[in-house]
Order: sequence, then C-alpha cells, then structure tokens
Amino acid sequence: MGIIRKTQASKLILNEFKKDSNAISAIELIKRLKSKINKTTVYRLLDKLADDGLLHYFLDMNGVKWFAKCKCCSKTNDYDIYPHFQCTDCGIVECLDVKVNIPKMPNRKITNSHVLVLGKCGLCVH
Amino acid sequence: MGIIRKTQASKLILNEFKKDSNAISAIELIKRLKSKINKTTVYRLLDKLADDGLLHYFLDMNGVKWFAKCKCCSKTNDYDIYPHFQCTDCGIVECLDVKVNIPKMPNRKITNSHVLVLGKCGLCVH
DNA sequence: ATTTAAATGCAACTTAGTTGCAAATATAGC
DNA sequence: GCTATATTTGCAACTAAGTTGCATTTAAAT
Repeated sequence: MGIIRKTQASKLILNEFKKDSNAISAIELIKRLKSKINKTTVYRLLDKLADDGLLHYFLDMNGVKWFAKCKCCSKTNDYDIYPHFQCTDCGIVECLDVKVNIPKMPNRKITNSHVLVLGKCGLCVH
Repeated sequence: MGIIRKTQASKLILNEFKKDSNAISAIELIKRLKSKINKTTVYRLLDKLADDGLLHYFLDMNGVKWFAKCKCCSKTNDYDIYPHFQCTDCGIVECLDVKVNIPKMPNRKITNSHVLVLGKCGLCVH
C-alpha cells in the first residue's frame, strides 16, 4: 500500500503492462528488464503495484508468479475472481473475460478467488 | 505412471490420506513422516499417486503443493475441476463439494481447471 | 538548494522441490 | 522358500524463485 513514485523502474514496468494485455510472469519481466532493473526491485515493485490495486497476481501450475492489469478481470459485488487460462504446451497465460460463478459458502468469509483453466491454446491446439 | 508397490512408504502415505479428508501439503506430509520416510521419497510417491489418479494436486497462494484424495472433487463430463478453499489466516485447505461452471472456450482444448477460493474459514472468521 | 522518506542495487540467504547414483527391497518365476 | 530383476529408497548435492539486510541513490516536498 502507499504512494508509488514515478521512478525510472516503475515507469519501465508499467510500460511493459501497457504493451501486453495478457499476464506476464515475474521471471519473464526480470528477463526483459535485466539490463535496466535489478530483480529485487522488480519483485518489490510488482508487489507494491499489486498492493495498490494497479495489478493483480496469481500463481500458475508451476508455482510461478504472474501479474496482469486488473481491467480484464471480472469484479463482482462481493469479491474479485481472477480467471486465467494457461496453455500446458507453450505456457502462455491469458486473462479470461468470462463470468465464473463461485457458490456462496455459509460460515466462511470469502475475500477472493482464483480460477486457472488449463489446456491447449489456440495456437498449440492444432 | 504405473503400478505402485505396496511398500512401507506408500502404505504410510496413503494412510495419512485415509485419516484426513482435506488436502495435505507436501511440506506437512514430510514433517509428519520425517522419522520414517525421506523427503525425496515423499515427493516421488505423491507425484506417482497423482499420476495414477489416486490423488490430485494443486498449488496454493504461497506456491506450496497440496495433495488430496479425488472423491471430494466434482467430475464433469468434459474435464475435472478442483475447487478448494484456503483460509488466509490459518492456511488450512479444504476440498469443496460445490459445482463451479467454467464456460466453454472456442478455439481451445481445455483439460482441467483449478479453483482456489480464499477467505477466512469457519474457525478464523470469528 | 536542502532535506528526508522512499526506492534501488547488491550479495547473501531461504526454501520448496529435483537429480544422480548407489544401496535396499518388493514381487515374479522357479 | 530362493533367486533374479526391476522398482523403490536414502542421501547429498543441486536448482531456482523469491526474500532480506543494509548501504547508497533518488524523487519530490519545503
């Protein structure tokens, strides 16, 4: 939480998410910006951007952290659901613009949900 | 994939899942069986049991691998959906016996889906 | 221009999970 | 039951994503 300064590093990272409407893994981002930003800084900025609500994040089936802009995710009345698709062949992750209904659960206070759909993407399916 | 021998180790692990209908993390299982089985063996057996369809697994929001027996998970016509609940306070993971509908997606071949619902469990909510 | 809180880089660390290999063990065939 | 053999196991070393502590740098408020 908190103010983000317009530093060299934060501008570079936000620019990557402007170029890419899909999710980007932390690893990929570190690779892309290797010559310009230290990996610790990348991780810290991503966390901060997620805290501030500019990005959201989730873990894929390999335990790798992915980040994406929030606009593509459904915002329900009660809590956020983050539906994503990951290709088991090429590993690409796409934000899904679909409605997924999570049933209410009495006795629990649900804050958010993550939906990861696995399969072959449009390119790998052929 | 393949036949599982009835070894000391495999019996011990399957016994843990008989006692516990919820999901168990690999880490927790290693801790429980530390004096009896080597952690490499635990990981290998869990993977094999998942390959053989006796268990399924998924990653929680901390990137930790959890395993559970398959009976509590819905089996749809097309593919498996694994809905789980994790408490953000105490970390417990429960298999959910709910129907979650994942919309069809043209152009893709979906094989399975993972749904992780986050919030406070019945004990931590108070 | 000066001050100060926030951001950064670096090196060392943490930890879940994996790999290679030699030793142990379950099971099939006799 | 005994032997052969493929599977399983333990161990130590490794991998890699992500974190921490701290000294230095930088954005921006005054």
